[in-house]
Amino acid sequence: MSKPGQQVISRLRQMILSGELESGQRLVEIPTAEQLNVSRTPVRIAFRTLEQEGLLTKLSGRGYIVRQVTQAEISGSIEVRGVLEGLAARQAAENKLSKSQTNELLRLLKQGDELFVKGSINEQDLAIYHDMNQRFHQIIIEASLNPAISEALSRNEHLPFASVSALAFDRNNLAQEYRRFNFAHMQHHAVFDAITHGQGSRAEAIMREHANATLGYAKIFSQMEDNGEKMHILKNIDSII
Amino acid sequence: MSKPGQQVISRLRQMILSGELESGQRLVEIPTAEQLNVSRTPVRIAFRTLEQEGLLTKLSGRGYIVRQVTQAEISGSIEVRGVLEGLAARQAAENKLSKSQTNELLRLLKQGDELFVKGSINEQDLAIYHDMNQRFHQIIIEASLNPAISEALSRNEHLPFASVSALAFDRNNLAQEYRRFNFAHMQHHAVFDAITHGQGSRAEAIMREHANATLGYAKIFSQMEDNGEKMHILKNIDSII
DNA sequence: TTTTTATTCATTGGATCCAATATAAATAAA
DNA sequence: TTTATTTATATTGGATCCAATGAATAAAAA
Repeated sequence: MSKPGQQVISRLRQMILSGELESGQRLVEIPTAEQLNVSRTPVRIAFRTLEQEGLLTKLSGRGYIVRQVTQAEISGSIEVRGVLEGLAARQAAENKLSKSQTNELLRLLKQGDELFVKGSINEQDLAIYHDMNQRFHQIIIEASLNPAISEALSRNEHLPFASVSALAFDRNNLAQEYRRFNFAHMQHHAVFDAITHGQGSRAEAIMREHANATLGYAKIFSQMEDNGEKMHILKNIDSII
Repeated sequence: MSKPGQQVISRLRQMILSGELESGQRLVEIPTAEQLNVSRTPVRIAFRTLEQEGLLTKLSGRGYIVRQVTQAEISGSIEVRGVLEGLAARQAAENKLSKSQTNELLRLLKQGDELFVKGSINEQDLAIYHDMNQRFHQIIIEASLNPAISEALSRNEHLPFASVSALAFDRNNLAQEYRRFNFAHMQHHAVFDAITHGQGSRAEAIMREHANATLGYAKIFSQMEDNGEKMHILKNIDSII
């Protein structure tokens, strides 16, 4: 069993990421502690940790609120992810992949092929592809052998993925979603090809392009961008890309 | 007066960055609290904060140690900084600089010109240039209007700068140091030029090149690279670039 | 009515005690 | 002698009390 202190942190984190706690909702130590049946101490530490992770915002003297982000912040965060994952792809190409990394990436690509070969996509496929996508990116970051990349990403690890998903995934237009995600999958193929051929610059360019493709989706709800409305960090983490 | 809790954090941070605490030195809550004349509570919070900043490493059950980094980690960190500052330069060019930002950058460049016009450099000049350099980069990051960049950098903000300095600055070869820093200054001019002409890609490329120039310096002490010796995060923050 | 100044109240920050845990040491068994 | 097991010790984690702070409110002055 893991430590209770860590449990408070991950429990609160999950409550934020799942949308159980609304964006902008106020969090105060004592009520939160009572709700979680712990004392203030672990809650205090959790609040500070989550603030550093960028999930909470401190209101001096009046507790914390679940972080609100603007459309501009989401876009900025996506661009940051783009350059960092681009660097990861470059360095993965320079280092060469390990045997097991190559095999797992090949397996993921093949799985994706099978998913897209039918010419349509449903929500269940999407859930599967979501996990595969996460793993694909994770392997490349690991293959960079550069821990500073994941350290830099850790600050707003969830932000780009999830918020985009909440914005961009249109359950009423699965045909269009199919084309989007199929294209993303083709980019995965291209990234893998570049990496295995040791083409660092090409791998970087494709990966960056791939990440930035999300930018367009993030701007779909243009009224949000126009009026600067703030929104939840990331409900419904079912994003792709 | 700022809060005492923050004081403990910044005091410890400064002790680490200044080298007062050796790399690998063990830190335990109670002795540290006694030394700083506070209770364990603020020290506990400070340790966790500094761990997340990447300055301390946790030894489960036996306190913390001042983080040790390898040559490879420093190089990786420099590359991360490179892509992030490159992105900042690109976005600064796309957004255009504010009047005051333009003026301050121009002033910094002119100051630098005066420093380098004499054809030689001493340690005092270097201290001055260090501050100017920090400010130059800071303005460009601000001008990107992308808070995710500084968030991503915050994790290992100090790492590349300082560790490079400890490695690379050769007080016995000031002529060579002059050429290096003069070249870096010329790159500042080029970055500024690209930004003010709205040339985002060019600004990004130069900035990345500029940051990566540090890589070579970081490898000067090649024996460290060979045997993977671990070293202090960053004594003597007097780095340039 | 507006502005300033007290006052109250909500909330966090610090200190200290006790409990839980993990490492190190010592002992016993193989 | 080596390995396993127990014991002791060092160290962190959690709970709770009290102090300090800052925001909201009420009162007083302009």
